[in-house]
Amino acid sequence: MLEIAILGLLNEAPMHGYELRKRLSSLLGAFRAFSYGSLYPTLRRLQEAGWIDEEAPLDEAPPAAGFAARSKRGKRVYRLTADGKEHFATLLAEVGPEAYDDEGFGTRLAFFAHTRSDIRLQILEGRRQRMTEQADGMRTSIARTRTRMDRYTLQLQEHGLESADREVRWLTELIEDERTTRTD
Amino acid sequence: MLEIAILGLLNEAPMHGYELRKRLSSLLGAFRAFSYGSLYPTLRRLQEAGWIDEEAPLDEAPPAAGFAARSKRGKRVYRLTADGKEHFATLLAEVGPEAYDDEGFGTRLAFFAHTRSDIRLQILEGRRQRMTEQADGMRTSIARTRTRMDRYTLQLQEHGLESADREVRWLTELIEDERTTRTD
DNA sequence: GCTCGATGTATCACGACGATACATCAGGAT
DNA sequence: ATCCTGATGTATCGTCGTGATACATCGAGC
Repeated sequence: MLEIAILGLLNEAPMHGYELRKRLSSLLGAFRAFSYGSLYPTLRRLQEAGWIDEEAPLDEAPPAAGFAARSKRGKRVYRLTADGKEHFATLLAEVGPEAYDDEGFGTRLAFFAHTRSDIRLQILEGRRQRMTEQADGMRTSIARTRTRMDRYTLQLQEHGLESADREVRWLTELIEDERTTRTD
Repeated sequence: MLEIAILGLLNEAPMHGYELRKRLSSLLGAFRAFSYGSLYPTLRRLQEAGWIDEEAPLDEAPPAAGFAARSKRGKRVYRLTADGKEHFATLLAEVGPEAYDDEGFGTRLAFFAHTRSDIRLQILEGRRQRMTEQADGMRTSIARTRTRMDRYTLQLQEHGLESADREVRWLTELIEDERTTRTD
């Protein structure tokens, strides 16, 4: 969900679309990309919902009479409203499937520093549970159809399985870290 | 692309939507899911394009007078047309970015058994190239912003990087196998 | 002075998703 | 016998994200 990513970035500093896009790419890595085609419509949506608003760019080139409140280059700087901050906190506090499913987990994790430790733990455990089930499903599926598959299909599925297993191991480490540092 | 996946499955045997969906899930594993929301519209589209057509289910329960050519349960069995076979072959022969980008690579690989060896090699190398670039990009990005990141963001990015590196290694193995068995 | 690449906003057609609705059928439980 | 559940089966809807594309300005180097 782009929504949470945008709110999270604006939570740290006001920003305009282009900047958001760049930050997004580097923050989520190749994990998730997000193009302008979804960014601008989403900004519009968030603005209408009242989570963000447009900052009048008084700092550079005070607008001549008759001009809209934009900076020289038509740059539109957005910032989080009070409602937006609250909404962001609500989103980060969710622990259901929406927080550990593929779409939501990455962005949640990217803003874990703003999430409560017990919530973090629940999300990590939820995801590990999900990935474990997925891996087991793939394992039995492979075992069941192994002989009927050509070597490429098999390779594809085994690579998928190993990726899932790797993620489970990774999550386990994160969970252990979370548990041991929780007493700080 | 669902298109290539459907054509590939129908290339092996005529099938109806529900069956396609199941095969798809097990074939692509968690790599790619595909829901009914895209499956049925795509079947419609492929039928209109002439790549597939509907098989009259004469085998079970001969339709009473006045009934449409469907089996008892309204089951619609699709099969590949001659045009469809040709189109499928064309798709499998593609070696550009559409064949090794995230969306296309998985389905291409799933039907590699029907693809020519030299094409396979080009696709695998294209993907390795792509993944190598992506991994390098992430590596420099991490190195550049390492100090500014909190530990969760760092974990997320390093996990992404390791996944990319793992895929590169996997692809390298596949490529070597392809090269050594090519002389068969 | 010119061109080129980065910055910046924006829209469009398209593909896919998740939820949902509806119907039939086989099986076991009561 | 009947009920209920879960698998089979087709289908649509609103929502979201993508990739391509258009357009405009800015700064730096030639």
